[in-house]
Amino acid sequence: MEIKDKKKQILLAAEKLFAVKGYEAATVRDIADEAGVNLAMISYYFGSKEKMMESLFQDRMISTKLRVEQLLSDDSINPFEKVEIMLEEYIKKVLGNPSFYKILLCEQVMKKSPEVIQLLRSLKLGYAAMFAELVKEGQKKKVFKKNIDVVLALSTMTGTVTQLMIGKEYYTEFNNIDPTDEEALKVLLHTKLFSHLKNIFKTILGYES
Amino acid sequence: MEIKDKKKQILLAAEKLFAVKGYEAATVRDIADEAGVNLAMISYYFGSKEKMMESLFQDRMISTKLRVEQLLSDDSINPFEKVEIMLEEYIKKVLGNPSFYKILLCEQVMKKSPEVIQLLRSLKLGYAAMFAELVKEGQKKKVFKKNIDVVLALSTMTGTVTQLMIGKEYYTEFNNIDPTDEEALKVLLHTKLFSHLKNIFKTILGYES
DNA sequence: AATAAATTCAAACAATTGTTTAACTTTGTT
DNA sequence: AACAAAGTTAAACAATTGTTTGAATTTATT
Repeated sequence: MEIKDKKKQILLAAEKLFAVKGYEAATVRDIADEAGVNLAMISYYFGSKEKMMESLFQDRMISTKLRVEQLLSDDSINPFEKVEIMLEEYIKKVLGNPSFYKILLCEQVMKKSPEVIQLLRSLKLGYAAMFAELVKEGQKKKVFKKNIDVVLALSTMTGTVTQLMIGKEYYTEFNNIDPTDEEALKVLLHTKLFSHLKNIFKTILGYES
Repeated sequence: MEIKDKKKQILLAAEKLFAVKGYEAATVRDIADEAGVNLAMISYYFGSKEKMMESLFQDRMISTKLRVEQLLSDDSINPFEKVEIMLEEYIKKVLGNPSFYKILLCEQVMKKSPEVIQLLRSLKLGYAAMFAELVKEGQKKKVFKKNIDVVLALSTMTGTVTQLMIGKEYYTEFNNIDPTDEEALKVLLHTKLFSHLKNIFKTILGYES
C-alpha cells in the first residue's frame, strides 16, 4: 500500500474515533486498531497524536475556501442565488462528513490545539468577510436591506445545520421517520434544511423574489 | 463549611474545567485543586468522576422544565408573546452560564454518559412537545401558519445561540467591539440575538404583528 | 545480488489517570 | 467527657496513556 494511502487510512480512523469518543478519549491504540496499523506508525507518520489532529484539520479544510471565492466573483449569478449556493454547499459539506464537523465543533469549544484554532480563525473570519462582500453587493443592487448582521446570520446557518446534525435522532423520532435508511434521511434533512434556511435568509436579508 | 456548599464548590470547579478542557482532559486532580479540596473528596462525595458529571447535569437542568410548562398554560399571554418569552429565557440561560452549555454541547456530540444522554433526551423531546403544543395553539387561533417544522425551528434557536456563544470573539472582532467588558458584551449579545431570533421566528411561524 | 534506506513490529518507557486505603482530625450525640 | 460518625488527608494502587526503542522486515538503489 502507498504511504499516502496509509496516512489517509489513519486519518480516516482518527476522524471516526475522534467524532465518537472525543480527542482525549480516543487513544492512539484505538486509532491504530481501527486503521489496522501498528500503533508506532502514528508517531512515525505524524510525529504525535496532536500533530495527527492538525493533519486531519489541514486535510479536511483545504477545499473550502477556494470554492466560495470563485462563487463570489462570478458576475452571472445574482446575490441571492449566491446565498442559496452558499447554504446548499454548507449543508452538503456538513451532512456529507458529520464526523469531522463534530470534531470541529468540540475543538471550537475546547480550543485545545493552537494550530487548529488559528486555522479555524482565519477560515471563519475569511468566510465572514466574503459573505459581508456578498451582502454589500446585494445592498448596492437594492435587493438586500440595510443593517445586516453578518456574523449573526452566519451563526444561524452554521448553528442550525450543526444542531440538526448532532440531534438527528430527535428529528426522526419526533417526526416518525425511519432512522435506519441513512441515505434517505440525509436527503430529507438536506431538503428540509435548505428550504428552512432559504426562508430565514430571505427575511434576514430582506430579499423578495 | 456546609457539606452542601462543598459539593456546590466542587461542581462549580468541575463545570469550569470541563468547559475549558473537556471532560477527559480535566482531571480529578485539576478539579480538586480548583475547588480547593483534597482529590479523594470527589470519590467520597460523588462516587466517581462520571457520577460527578451526572450530578452536575442534574443540578443545572432541574429549573428548566417547570418554567416552560407554566408559561404554556398561561392563557393571558398570546402565542407569539410566549415564543418571545421562550426565546428570551433560552438566550438568558445560555449566556448566563456558557460553561455548562459548552459541556452540554460536547456531551451531545460524544454521548459518553448514558445517564446524561437520557436526561438530555427526555428534556429535549419534552421541550419539543411543548413547543409543538404552543404552535398548535397559534395555528388554532389563526396567527401561525400551517406546516411548521418544530424540530427545525428549535434547532435554529439553540444553534444560533450556541454558535454565538462559542464564537463570541469572532463577533467582537468582526464588529470592532471591545471584548474586555464582558458584562456589556453579554447585554449586547442578548439584545442582538433576541431581535434576530424574533424576526426569524416571525417568518418561521408566519406571524404578523 | 548486495547495500542502504524506509517501514513495521512487539516490547518497554516514564508519566499520568481515577480510585482506594488507612491513618488522622473534626464534628455531633449521648 | 466519651464515644461514634463524618470528614479529611497523604500515600499508594493498578491501569492506561502517548511515545520511544531496537531489532526485524520490506522496499528501493546501485
